[in-house]
Amino acid sequence: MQRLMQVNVQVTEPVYLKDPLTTELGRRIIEHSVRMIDELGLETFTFGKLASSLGTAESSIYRYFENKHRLLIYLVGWYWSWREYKLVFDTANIADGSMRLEKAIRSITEPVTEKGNFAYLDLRSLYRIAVSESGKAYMTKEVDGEHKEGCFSSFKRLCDRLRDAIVDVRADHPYPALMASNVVDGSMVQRFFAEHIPSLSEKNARSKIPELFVDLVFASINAPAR
Amino acid sequence: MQRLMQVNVQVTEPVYLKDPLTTELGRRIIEHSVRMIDELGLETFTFGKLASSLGTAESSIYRYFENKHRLLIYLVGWYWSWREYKLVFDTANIADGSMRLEKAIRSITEPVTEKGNFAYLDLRSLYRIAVSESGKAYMTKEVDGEHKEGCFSSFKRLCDRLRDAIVDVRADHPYPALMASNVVDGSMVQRFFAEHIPSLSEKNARSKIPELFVDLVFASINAPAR
DNA sequence: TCCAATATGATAGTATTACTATTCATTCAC
DNA sequence: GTGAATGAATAGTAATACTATCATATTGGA
Repeated sequence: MQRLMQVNVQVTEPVYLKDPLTTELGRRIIEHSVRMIDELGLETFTFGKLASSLGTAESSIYRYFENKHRLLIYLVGWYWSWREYKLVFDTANIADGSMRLEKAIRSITEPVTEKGNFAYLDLRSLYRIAVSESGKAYMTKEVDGEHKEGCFSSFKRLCDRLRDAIVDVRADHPYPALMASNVVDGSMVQRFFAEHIPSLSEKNARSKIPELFVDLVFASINAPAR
Repeated sequence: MQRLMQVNVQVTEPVYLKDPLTTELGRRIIEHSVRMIDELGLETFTFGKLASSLGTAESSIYRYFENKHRLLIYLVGWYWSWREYKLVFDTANIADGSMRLEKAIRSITEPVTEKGNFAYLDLRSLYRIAVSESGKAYMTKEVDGEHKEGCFSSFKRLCDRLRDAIVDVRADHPYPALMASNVVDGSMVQRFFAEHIPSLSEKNARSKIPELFVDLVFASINAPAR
């Protein structure tokens, strides 16, 4: 599995200056930055603190990533790629479209509870970063240029797969793409709300999020034309 | 209307150090910061640039707002308060629950096209800020403390009103609060996607967003228990 | 084995940002 | 007219986000 992940989970776009997975320092940058962003939050995290935690110089880090924002894009891209990998894995060999769709929604909206078997990255930390910080990867003035560069392609691939699974169940669904991106993004937002502003969702929403999104998607599929 | 707005749209929580609406400079801070954040994006916008645009000193601005983040919370709070005001206005005197709910969803998810009649604030700029930057108001490590302070109360009030409108139509809806916050937040995210990463939603999604969210909510209302 | 990349470390330096503090002039309410 | 509040101007600090340079260690290939 470790090997398979390395192939699948790689961020293909050149969001980095030098591929961090090819060197020891690079991998340590990933490992430490994930832990530190999770602990400090993106705003408080700086390359200076990262360098000091690594026992190296700031300039060494700038050899790998142009800036903090690019590093965030890289990490978030990694996360979505991992989700996509997991989705493919979870839905393989399910012939029935409805069952496959339900499994897909659950796969995407489930919280991450396993540490994962990446040597240099704790998947649970990466998940928490994705919940709290992933929106900041694209909610900027540079979004159009970065989109053209392909910085968000792993997010898009995941949404596309879910959209296709919806269309497989109901070919004339009136808004499958919106539905898909709403499930992918909305499930993260709802996780955040459930954790920090719980009155915005149901009691015990944390454990019910996959269930509720499954219901929502199937409601939209089964709805008669208005 | 202007008077009514001033009463309704006020941010009641003390997110400011000194109420900017009480002085000329304060109002100019609001006016210029809205225009500048819209143009520059939150990251590039600084109190230094704002001061220079106002022809005043940075220190004067710090008398009103502790920092940029507090100013953002204030502006976003203003936006949601305005949406709430508009919602109440739009849905007044609609007796039928379903009609009221449909109108509520349309009111909340409609884009803002009018300049508004605030003397010192362009509503369309504020809307664009809300679409692109509102998530950053709460997606921070300080969210729990700020939530306790009441910084997000206007957002919550709006969600609560929509949730109540849903419950009015179907008292045993299984997840009205999640549905409501998903419509309020999701409609903004989908606006952003439609504008910047259009392949994530339908073609021409921009004009159809209210329609699609109406469909989605009513689908969830009419769905049989699973 | 030795040459040539490649990788890192160390140091230094710049521009900008996010604040804080202090002083002084103005104005406005009582 | 006096005192409190308001704002302008200036100065300064600490941190951040970079960029540049040079020395050195490692390594992989001819």
